[in-house]
Amino acid sequence: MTDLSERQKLILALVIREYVEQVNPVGSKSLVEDYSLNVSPATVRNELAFLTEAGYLQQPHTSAGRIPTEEGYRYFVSQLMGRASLPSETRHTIQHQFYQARTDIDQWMRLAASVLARQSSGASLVTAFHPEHARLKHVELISTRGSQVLMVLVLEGGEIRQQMLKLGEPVSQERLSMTAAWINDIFEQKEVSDISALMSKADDDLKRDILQLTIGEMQRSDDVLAGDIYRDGLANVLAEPEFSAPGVAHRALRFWEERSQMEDLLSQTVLSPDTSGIHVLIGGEGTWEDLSDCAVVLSRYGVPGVATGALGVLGPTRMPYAQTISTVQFVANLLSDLVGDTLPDERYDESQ
Amino acid sequence: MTDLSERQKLILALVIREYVEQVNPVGSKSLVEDYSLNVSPATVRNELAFLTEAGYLQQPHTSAGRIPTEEGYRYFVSQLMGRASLPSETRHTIQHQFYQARTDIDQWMRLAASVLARQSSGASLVTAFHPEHARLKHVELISTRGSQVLMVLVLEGGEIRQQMLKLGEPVSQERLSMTAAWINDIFEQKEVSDISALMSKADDDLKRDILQLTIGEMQRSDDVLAGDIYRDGLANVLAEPEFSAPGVAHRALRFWEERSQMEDLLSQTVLSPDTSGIHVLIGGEGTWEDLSDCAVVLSRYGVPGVATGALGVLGPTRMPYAQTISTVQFVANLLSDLVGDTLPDERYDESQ
DNA sequence: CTTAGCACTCTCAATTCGAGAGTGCTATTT
DNA sequence: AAATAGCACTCTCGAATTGAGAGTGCTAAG
Repeated sequence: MTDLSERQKLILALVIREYVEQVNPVGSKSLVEDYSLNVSPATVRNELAFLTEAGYLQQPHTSAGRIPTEEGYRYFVSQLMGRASLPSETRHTIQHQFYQARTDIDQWMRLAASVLARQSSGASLVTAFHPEHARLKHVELISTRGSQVLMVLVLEGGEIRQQMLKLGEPVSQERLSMTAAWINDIFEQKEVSDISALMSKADDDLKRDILQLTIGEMQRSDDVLAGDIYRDGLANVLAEPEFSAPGVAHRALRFWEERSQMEDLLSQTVLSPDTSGIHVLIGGEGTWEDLSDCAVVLSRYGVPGVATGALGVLGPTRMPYAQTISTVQFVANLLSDLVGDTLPDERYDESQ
Repeated sequence: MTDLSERQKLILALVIREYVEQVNPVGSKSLVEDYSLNVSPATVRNELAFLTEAGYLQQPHTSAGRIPTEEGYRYFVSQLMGRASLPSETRHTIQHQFYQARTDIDQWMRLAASVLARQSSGASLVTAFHPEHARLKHVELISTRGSQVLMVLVLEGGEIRQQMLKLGEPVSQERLSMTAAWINDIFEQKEVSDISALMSKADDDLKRDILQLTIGEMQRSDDVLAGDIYRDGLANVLAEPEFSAPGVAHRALRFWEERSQMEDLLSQTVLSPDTSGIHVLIGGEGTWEDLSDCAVVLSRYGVPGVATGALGVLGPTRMPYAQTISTVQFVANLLSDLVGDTLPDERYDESQ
C-alpha cells in the first residue's frame, strides 16, 4: 500500500465523498470550488494524477473526471473513513420498533432485515441465530397418515426443527407418545456426543430411528445457515444507477438470493473462527465474480461461542460506507442483546 | 366481450404466441409466413384492424406490428388457451426432488419456490401452510435471563410458534415446567374457544399470562400469512426485456417483497372463500398499480377447510400462460399431497 | 513546489438521414 | 360479399455527423 501525503489523503477522501453524493466523475475544478481548497485546480490535478498512478482512482476515459477504484474504496474504508453513528432519534425509533416486537423472535429477524434495508438503501440479509452446540430440550412425536410420523425437535435456546419420518409399519399415537416421553426423560439437555454414547439404551427400532434422525438434525444445527434466512430491500438495489446496466443487478441479486452462494460468502468472512467485527467486501475481492460493482458489509451477531447468526447489506461499490457500517453495527448489537435474553442463564454466564 | 369469428380467434392466438416467443411486435406478413396461412397478408391485416378496434390488440405506433393488450391476454387465457402439461420427464425429476426432501417440511417450501421460479422463469412465492383452526398440541416453557421466558407452542399438524414473555418477577424453571405440564394436560387438542372457556381453571397469574399469549398466537394462526413466506427467482424477472425500463422491475419487486401487499393480493384472490383453482391476474387488474406490465398466477394448495397455503408466480404480461399455469397447478397438487400426509388421520378424514 | 495558460481529447446530446417494416385504402378478382 | 394485389404513406430505429462542454496534461513562469 503506497504511502500518501496528508493532502493526498484529503483529496482522495473528498473525491470519494463527492462521487458518492453526486454520481458523476469528479474533476479538479469542482473539487476546489465545492470544498473551497486553498490550492488551485492545477495542483489538485497533479495530486489526482498521482492517485491515479497509485491505483486509487481511475478515469472512465481521457479527460473525464476521476472515480474511485475498488482499491481506492478499500483504502478509504480502512484508513480515511471516520466512524459515523446513526442519529440518536433514528436509534430510538428503531429500538422502539424492536421493543414492540419483543415477544416474537421471528419478527426480530424480519425487523432487522427491514431496518438494514431501509437505512442502507440496499438489500439486506439476516440469518436466524442458533446455539453453536445443540442441546436437546424436547421431542414431540405426532402420528399422521398411516405410518408417517411428524417429529418436532425443540433445542435448548428455543430453536425448533421439524422432520417427517416414514416408518416401516403404522405405530399408534400412544406408543409414539411413550417413546417421546422416554427420550425426553433420558436425553434432555444432552448434546450430540452424549446421545450417541447413550444410543445403546434404545431397545427397539422406533427409538433408534428417532434418535438417529435427532442426531442428524442436531448436527445440521452446527451449520449457521441451517435456519431461516430473512431478506429485505432487494428492490432497493434496482434504484441505484450502477445497476441499470444490464446484467449487473441480475448477477448480484441471483447471488444474494442463493443459499449456497451466501453460505460460501459467510463462511469465508464473518464465520471464519479467527475474525471478528465488521467485514467489508468491495467488488467481489477477486473471489465472487457476481459481486463486481457491488459492496457487501457483513457482521456476526449474538453471543460468541454460544449462539450466533450473521447479517449484512448489499449495495453498489459507490456506497456511503461510514453510514452503512454504523447501521450494520447498530443492528448487530441490538440483536446480540436480544439473543442474550433468550439464552438460559447458565449458558449465558459461560461466555462472561 | 365481443364475439370473434373462428379466424379472428386463430389470429389472436397466433399473434400472442408469436409475440411471447419473439419479443417484437408482430405484423401481418410474418404471421402469414411463419404459420403458412391460406390467406394473404392483406386479409390478415383486416382482421388485425378488427381485433385492434375490439381492444384485444394495440400498436405501439402507427405502422408497427401489433402487440396484445391486457384485454387480449385475458381473452386468450380464458377462451383460447389450451391446457398444457409439463413433460413427464420434468414431472418425474421434480417429484424425485421432493421425495429426497421428504423428511424436511421447511425444505418442501424452499423446493416448491425453487421449482416454480425455474420452470416459469419468473419470481415465485410460497406461503407456509397451516391448519385453519389451530388446536394446541404442546407447550414448552424455557427460562432464560432473569424474568424472561421463552414459550414454544406446538400446534396440531406440526405448526410451531415461539414467543418471548417478560414476567413481573423471576420464576424458576421448575415452576415453569410444572405450569407447562399443567397446560399440556388440560389443553391438549383444544381450540381457541375451548381454551377461553376453560380459562377460569387457571389459578395464578403465570398460568393466565401464558394462556393469554397462547390464545393470541393461536388466533394469529388463522391468518394465512402468519407463517413464513418463501420466495425465489426474484432475479429472474430482471432478465425479461420489459423489465429493463427503469422503475418497472423496481415497483414489481417491491410489491412482491412486501408482506402487506401480498397479504392484500392473496386475500382478494385465492383466499376469498368462494373461489377455487388457479387465479391469473394480468396487469394489476386496475387494483394494483405496481403490477402494471406484470402478470401473476396464483393458487391455493393444501386440504381445503383443514390446512392450506398459497403459492404463485410473478412474470411479465408477455408470459407463456399455458406453461406457467400448468407448472403452478402441478406444484400446488404436489404440495397438497404432501400436506395431506402431515395431517393427523382423523382431521384428514373430515374433509373426505 | 505551486500556478496560470493553453492545446488537446473525449463524451454526450442533438440532429439528420435513409432503410425497412408495416399499415390503410382502393380497385380488382373470385 | 369476401379476399386479394398494389401502392402511397407513416413511423421507428440505427448510423453518421456535429458542436458544445468539461477536464486533462504539459510547459513555462512565479
